[in-house]
Amino acid sequence: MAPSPEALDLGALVTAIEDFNTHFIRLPSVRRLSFSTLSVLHTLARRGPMRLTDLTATEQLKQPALTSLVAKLERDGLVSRRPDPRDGRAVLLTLTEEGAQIVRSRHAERVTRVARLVEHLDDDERAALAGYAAVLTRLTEIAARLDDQKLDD
Amino acid sequence: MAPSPEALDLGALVTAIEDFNTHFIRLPSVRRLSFSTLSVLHTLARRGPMRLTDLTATEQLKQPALTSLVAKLERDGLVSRRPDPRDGRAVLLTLTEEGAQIVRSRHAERVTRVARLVEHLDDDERAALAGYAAVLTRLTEIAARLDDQKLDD
DNA sequence: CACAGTTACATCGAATATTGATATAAATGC
DNA sequence: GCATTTATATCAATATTCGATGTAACTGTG
Repeated sequence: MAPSPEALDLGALVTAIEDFNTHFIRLPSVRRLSFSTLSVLHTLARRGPMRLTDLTATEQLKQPALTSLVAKLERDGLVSRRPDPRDGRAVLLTLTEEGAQIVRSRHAERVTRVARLVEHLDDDERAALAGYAAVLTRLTEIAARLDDQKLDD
Repeated sequence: MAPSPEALDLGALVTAIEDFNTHFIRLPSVRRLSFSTLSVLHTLARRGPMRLTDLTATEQLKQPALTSLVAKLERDGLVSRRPDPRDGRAVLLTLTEEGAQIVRSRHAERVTRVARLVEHLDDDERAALAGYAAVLTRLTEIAARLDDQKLDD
């Protein structure tokens, strides 16, 4: 059964994203930080202060692994922990300036990389690219909304 | 839609890709396979049979880690090893059908996910997305070309 | 307020992954 | 041939992750 006539080939799109990510993700891992560690820093940078348990939902780690990972991040001065004023059991995790700086520098590194690639595009391709950030952002919003709905089980 | 130079905000684009990937990458890890393991399977699926040393260039693992990872993959029946007929020291790694199946099923899972998101887009947004795959593929080609040039150091 | 149940996080021990240093075996160059 | 380089393997040390379990704080019911 052929899908609708508008030529949106999802298989090709997903393949393109997968292959692009191979080049997009693999930065020279600056400070010997693991993938899990960087993911935690990224999440805290995007969502602001969070509790440990909230992180277990977004990161693919169990709570004991997160406890020790966060302990290490605190020792290294990338994250600070303080008691949640609303709940004596909980801990609020916040990026330190140094932790935020790592996330920013990785972002900057990616911008530099992508800039080097975009130089080689022609004007049409570059113009096309200009519109995609908005659509991707929309997709991310939709994904977040669907994820939230799932939590209501 | 005037093609002005300011139209392409790389910072916003990179942020959008970073955030989208948060939802795109994190699949329910099917078979208790690590990120490194999945990356090796993906690389072998894309590039065909490779030597261990060639993999150390694309994966972010040292050679001893790859040796043991590949040994495990062979035990699990996802990769087969045979001597390189052109070089008695080397080993050629090939995906087995079962290994290829894992890569395909993860791809299919992503397609399903993205399809659920795309349902919520309007026609304009969907049309914009349709061109995205081609430009991303171009960027990936350019990145691969630049990487190859760097190897000539 | 007492108390049972739940939630948030910490701790411990076992299993697994990763790394650096180094060994072995095959290929290459002179 | 012999020295050098290359491809992979092995080993010991460290790091990561998990399951099980402990402790303290919160919640709801009566």
